[in-house]
Amino acid sequence: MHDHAKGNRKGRAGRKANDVKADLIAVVVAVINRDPCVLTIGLEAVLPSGPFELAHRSLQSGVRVWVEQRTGQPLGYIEQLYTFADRDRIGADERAISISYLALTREEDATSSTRRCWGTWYDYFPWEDHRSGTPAMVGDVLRPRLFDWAHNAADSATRLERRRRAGVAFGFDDRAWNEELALQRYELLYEAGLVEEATRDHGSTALVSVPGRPMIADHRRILATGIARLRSKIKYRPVVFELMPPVFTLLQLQRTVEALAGRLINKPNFRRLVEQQELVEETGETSVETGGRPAKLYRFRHAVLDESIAAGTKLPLARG
Amino acid sequence: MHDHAKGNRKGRAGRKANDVKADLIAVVVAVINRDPCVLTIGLEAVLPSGPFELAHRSLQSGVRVWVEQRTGQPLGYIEQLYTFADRDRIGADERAISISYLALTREEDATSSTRRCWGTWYDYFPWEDHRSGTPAMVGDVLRPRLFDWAHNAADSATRLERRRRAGVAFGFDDRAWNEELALQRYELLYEAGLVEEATRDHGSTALVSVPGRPMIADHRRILATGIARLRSKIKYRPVVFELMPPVFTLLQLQRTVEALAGRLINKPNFRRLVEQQELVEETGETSVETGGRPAKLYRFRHAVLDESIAAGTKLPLARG
DNA sequence: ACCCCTTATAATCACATGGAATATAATCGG
DNA sequence: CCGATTATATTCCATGTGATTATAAGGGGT
Repeated sequence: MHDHAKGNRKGRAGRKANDVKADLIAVVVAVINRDPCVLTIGLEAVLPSGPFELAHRSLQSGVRVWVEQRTGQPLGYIEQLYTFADRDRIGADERAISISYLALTREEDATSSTRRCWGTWYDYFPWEDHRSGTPAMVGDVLRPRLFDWAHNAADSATRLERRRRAGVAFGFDDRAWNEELALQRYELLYEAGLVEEATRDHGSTALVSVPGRPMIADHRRILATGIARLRSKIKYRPVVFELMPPVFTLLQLQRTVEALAGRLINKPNFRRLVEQQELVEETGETSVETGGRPAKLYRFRHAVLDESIAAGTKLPLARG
Repeated sequence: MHDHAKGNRKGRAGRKANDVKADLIAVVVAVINRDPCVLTIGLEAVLPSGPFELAHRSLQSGVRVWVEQRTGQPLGYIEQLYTFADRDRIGADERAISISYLALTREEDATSSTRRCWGTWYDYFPWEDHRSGTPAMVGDVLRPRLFDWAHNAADSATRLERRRRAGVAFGFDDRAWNEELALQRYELLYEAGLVEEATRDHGSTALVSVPGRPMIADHRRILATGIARLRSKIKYRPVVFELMPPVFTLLQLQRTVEALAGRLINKPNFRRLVEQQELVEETGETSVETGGRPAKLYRFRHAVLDESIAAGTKLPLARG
């Protein structure tokens, strides 16, 4: 019965011509000192990755193996991001597929390791951090460069469309900033030739790139995919707690969410939402390390993992 | 520079041992006569699929090629669902990866074809259609069978947990029905050994299966993934219009959404939401084929595809 | 001891959202 | 001309959520 399943109808036995190499690649996230950090290896900006092998029980376990082996970082929560055929190898006789994953951990969980390197993801995407208001570079650099790009379009139709896309993505023209559009923003900058990867891939238009550290190959795009997914997911699933220590104050929890979202949250509303959803329970202890009045310590109610599959764990992200 | 990218460190050149076969598999959806239908080939319940080949420009174009070649159905909207390593081939020296896609079309777009076969997806998931109230089988069959399964757990902890998971997924114990949990429901039934695929895969517990047509291999699980994704997506992206004819009445639009969601929507609220989001515009014409007062005809405002990336196109799904 | 600064916790207001019910309009068939 | 049927418009009300203000509890300096 299984023999028909997904079989290649024209001669499947022994046919290897179309077989591909499958790479696993991970966006490993932790929040360190109020900064959202991503795990890279070596000195260059390289995400941990490795080939999917026969020995791996599953794709997920393959990701765990590679990341732990190369960085000493054990992974907790893992979720698949996206699968794509590598652009830069198209045309060759060998073909590769990359299967990307998002992983959430805490820095302290790591064993001693050599090549591990945590860096805030706002080094790669400086325009994404709006916790202290809209970064100056958005108005000073991105806006004029993107409007130039729109203006230089061939016909007026694409001029208008580029202008609108830029406005939606970056909140120009009195539009609201939407933190979930991290991927669209990066892809727009790539399309406009304003990031190093674009000029590197095509070689053609050698414009001066916009601020923001590039990564190897298409890793920055994969990272943007992970950021966008995480920013979307924290609004309806209690995944933040994967990034928290076992015990924490509500403000620490809020700062973590703010680090990921890149924007500030209204404090009373945040508390109300967390409490009324019964996401946490008091430990009974308090923490004096906060500076002012001692803060109650909380722990995550793991029971909600069963319940909230249905519920929808929303988080109130401020508008202005 | 590209040479380092995602390279297998231990000898990548010419190493083919870990190469895999990559299959593309599609969940092609259309709504026909108020029924949500999925495209299958042949007489058996088989989703269209084919191997990813060197000739394909991208994964997406590979999906288009295979579906069109095997069913004559041109695809409009396409979106990646999930990638997984086939369970049933693990252990063999050959390994396969399946990359699944969700596609939305209209039946009329098809050219004449032989093996094409549209069937309502509620044939495969009869417990998912709540448009005429909760199906009798949920209370009469699923509930007792699932509670039996929970009761037969080894320890009391898993007994409780199984019971709660069943309650959340199917809305037992005064919980609300959540149409988006289609995948969880199928996986729960699989785990409980209540669908044919479970007994087929393991051979062990030969329980009498629950109503609902099985599919080949894990195709029913892929279909459930597609249904869940679509039911979730129609709430915040205007993808319904991919399934509509160029011109339609608001009630036709509502019936389409209801078919997908498997539940009824409050009519005035639906109209209000669609109109205030400016998703559609009047054509000026009316349709008399509706029986009563002539209905205004509308067409989709394609401009919102640029705008609503940010907006969030919600749809009001009734609670009771 | 007192004041002030800081942070935590609580209570309240105002508005938008969205579910539900009701009222009115237009066509068809007897 | 009447009633059945469907479309369209209006209103009501509970809830959710953003925002503001008030109160509590600690530390540190004078």
